[in-house]
Amino acid sequence: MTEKQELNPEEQILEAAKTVFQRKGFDGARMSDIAKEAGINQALLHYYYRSKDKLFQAVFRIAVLTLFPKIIQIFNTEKPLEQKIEEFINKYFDLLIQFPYMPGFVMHEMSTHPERIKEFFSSHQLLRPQKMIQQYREGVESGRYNPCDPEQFFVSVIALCVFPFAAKPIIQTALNKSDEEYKKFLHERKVYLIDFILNGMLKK
Amino acid sequence: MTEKQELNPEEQILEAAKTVFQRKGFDGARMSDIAKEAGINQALLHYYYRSKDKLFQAVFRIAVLTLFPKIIQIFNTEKPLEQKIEEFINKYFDLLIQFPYMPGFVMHEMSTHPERIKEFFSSHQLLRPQKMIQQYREGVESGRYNPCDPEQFFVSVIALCVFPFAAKPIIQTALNKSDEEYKKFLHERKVYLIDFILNGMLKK
DNA sequence: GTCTATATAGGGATAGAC
DNA sequence: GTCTATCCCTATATAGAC
Repeated sequence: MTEKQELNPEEQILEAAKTVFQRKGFDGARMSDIAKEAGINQALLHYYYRSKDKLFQAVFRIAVLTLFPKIIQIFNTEKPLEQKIEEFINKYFDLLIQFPYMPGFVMHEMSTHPERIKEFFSSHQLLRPQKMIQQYREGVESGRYNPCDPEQFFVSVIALCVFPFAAKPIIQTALNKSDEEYKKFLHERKVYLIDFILNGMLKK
Repeated sequence: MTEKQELNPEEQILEAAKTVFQRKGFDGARMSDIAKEAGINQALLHYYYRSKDKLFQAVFRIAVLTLFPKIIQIFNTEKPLEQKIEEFINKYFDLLIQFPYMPGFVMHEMSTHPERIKEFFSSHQLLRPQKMIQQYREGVESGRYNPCDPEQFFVSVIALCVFPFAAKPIIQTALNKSDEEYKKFLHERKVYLIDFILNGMLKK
């Protein structure tokens, strides 16, 4: 019931829907939960967004379009790759801390309802880290980086950032950490990752 | 409708339930889907496993208890850590190729229904890679490994293996690969990862 | 044990008053 | 535009015949 009375109902519903969908997934979310979260009644949801599916589309669209361009943007600048990686990890982590449910949410919806979602990714050129892949190739050719498939490297960087958010409950249980300790763990991970990744890519 | 007529109904139901739950998640799964997948009628599901929840518990229990001990087992042997990591990645990847839906499944259920599941992890000592963490510490003290938090390192190793399975649809779309190409990508990742991880941990 | 038929509840969606 | 009341379908679960 995070009521933000400055917002108009349409935005208020969208905010509530974002919260509920991201926590429970499409199948687990109830329209009644969203209405309650928004502090209005269920009929209004349908008044503004005809159906659950349409409402979900709106939420997912905004989530993806605000998140992914920011990610790729960092990778597609002209700076040297080492510097970009450091910058990327710092900024991406800050973004993930703001939207901790996003990774799990996107992964799950993409797996369970690919038909409903695939268009976003294929149409919007959201995940084409071409500049970065080219840069890596140049680094390999000049002998500074370990020779490897740049796509593998790209997947690794994303994996190392995203996984602690998507798998938070498991890791937290496994490592027996409180919420506070886990937060610290995430914060420390920024520095750790920069070191680990650069070590893995630079030639000895 | 993967009918395996050698199995008795109870096992057949469990197999079908495993398939459907892992693909759709608890909330997305329908008891009727499971019945159809098992090639029997819906009433029998309830005859053998009173409720959807109980059936899910049975599936999740088996999935977790067959998977996690195997993982940790590899890490808790007495071999040198470098060798173990190589062995771990090879074996873990083979396991993941067998059960590609497991990572996403476990992550999502853990996030959306923690109360139903948390006990498995806390009670069964499934994820305590203590031997491995201790070994890493020794390597740091002897000056062979880059000094870092072994827990961070552990999370990284799991992340690098698991992520390409959990996020398959996204990565596949992003890198524009066919199923066949993605399979190849995963296969090549084994060799790549061993190199990348050892590079990241060993001192220059 | 296995089936068909059915009870019961829950959730998405609509009607219609205000 | 916002509400209450309600429709209707779907999904879990049970009853009861065989």
